[in-house]
Amino acid sequence: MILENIARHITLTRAEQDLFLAHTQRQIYPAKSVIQYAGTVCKHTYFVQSGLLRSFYINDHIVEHVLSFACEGWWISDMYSLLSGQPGNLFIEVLEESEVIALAKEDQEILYQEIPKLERFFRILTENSLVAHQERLMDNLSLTAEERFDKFCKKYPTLIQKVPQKQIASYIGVTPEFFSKMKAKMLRK
Amino acid sequence: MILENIARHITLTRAEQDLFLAHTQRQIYPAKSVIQYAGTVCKHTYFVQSGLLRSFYINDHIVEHVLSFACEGWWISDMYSLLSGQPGNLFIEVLEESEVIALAKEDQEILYQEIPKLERFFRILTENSLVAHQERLMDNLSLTAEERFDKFCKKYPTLIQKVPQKQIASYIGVTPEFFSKMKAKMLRK
DNA sequence: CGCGACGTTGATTTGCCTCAACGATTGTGG
DNA sequence: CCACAATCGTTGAGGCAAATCAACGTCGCG
Repeated sequence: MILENIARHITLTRAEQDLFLAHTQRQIYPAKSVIQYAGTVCKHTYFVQSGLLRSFYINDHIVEHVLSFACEGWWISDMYSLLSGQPGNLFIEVLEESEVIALAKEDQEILYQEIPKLERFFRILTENSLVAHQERLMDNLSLTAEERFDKFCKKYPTLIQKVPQKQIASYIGVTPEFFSKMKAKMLRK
Repeated sequence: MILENIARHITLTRAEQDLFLAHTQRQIYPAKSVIQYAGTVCKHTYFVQSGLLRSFYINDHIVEHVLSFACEGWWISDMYSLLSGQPGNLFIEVLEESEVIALAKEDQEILYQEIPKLERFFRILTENSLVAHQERLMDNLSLTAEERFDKFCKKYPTLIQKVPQKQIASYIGVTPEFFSKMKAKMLRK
């Protein structure tokens, strides 16, 4: 499955596929596990084979803010910490029992050496993620909460049943209370 | 200068450097030129040798929102449009007379073939940009306008004199009027 | 069962926006 | 070189979206 994900952008030989898998660890986590804590250095990138995770951070006022959800086929990490080697600000939490492929930073570097094509793969992945973040940034600057919620529904239709409403509120950038009222108001139409 | 920028992350041979430069165009634009229009397909990535540019988009209510500034040594583009080949939403405007190195998408693809190390370079570049965008996103969700302005001042001290105040207001996500009042209030302390 | 997390609803407050009017500055054409 | 327009920044009055605080019902789970 992770190999399919890679095959969308680059072509690996059978040997390269095996090498890649040899440098990753398959792990199963139950719901509510936290696999990355703020204040610690992040050492892995995670690919979600099945299940659902989220990354979030907690600000000075002890309010959680959801940075991202990761469903099947998505990658998730604390990229700042992973790249800089500094303690990060993000928590990564498992929302449903999940099977993930963990790729350690050192293994990633080794793989870049052994299979230079992977540079291309992760470049493309990162580019797409950057575009998505740019769009979300602009949306936060120029759309109302209702419009952002509409977009969220279209983009992540499956998530709406799965994740607690307060986390969706946090993702789109409003309080749970306001979100509840907004939703009620939208239903009335 | 652009070669120095590349040398920060990867090492090119003399021949590779020449090849790279051969696939780029050096251009000088006067202030107020617009080198990329929303609604058109973006074909280039630009590296700023000297001067200052910005990218912004205009929403349904005909309000400008600044996505990014690009000073000396920075790259700028409409990445969504460049990657997708679809008409973009961004304008890229030259704020001061600038010397830029334009890298066409086709040339970039050729260079990836000829100098695979460049995949690594642009991967790293994109990763750093992604981390910065993630931080800005979180800041917009959890900081007040004053705090965002403080961060902006620390991050871009040189810009404050150079760019019109309304563009800084737009970057941090408030109206020019509110920004003006906020600034006055902050000075009073 | 009973606790704790979640969602809802209401009253009140506030950060920021909108609209409007007004100087200051820039720049541009006659 | 001046006159006038255009753009920019400032300030004030009023309004609205969203936050805060608090109370309460509900549900899932240990």
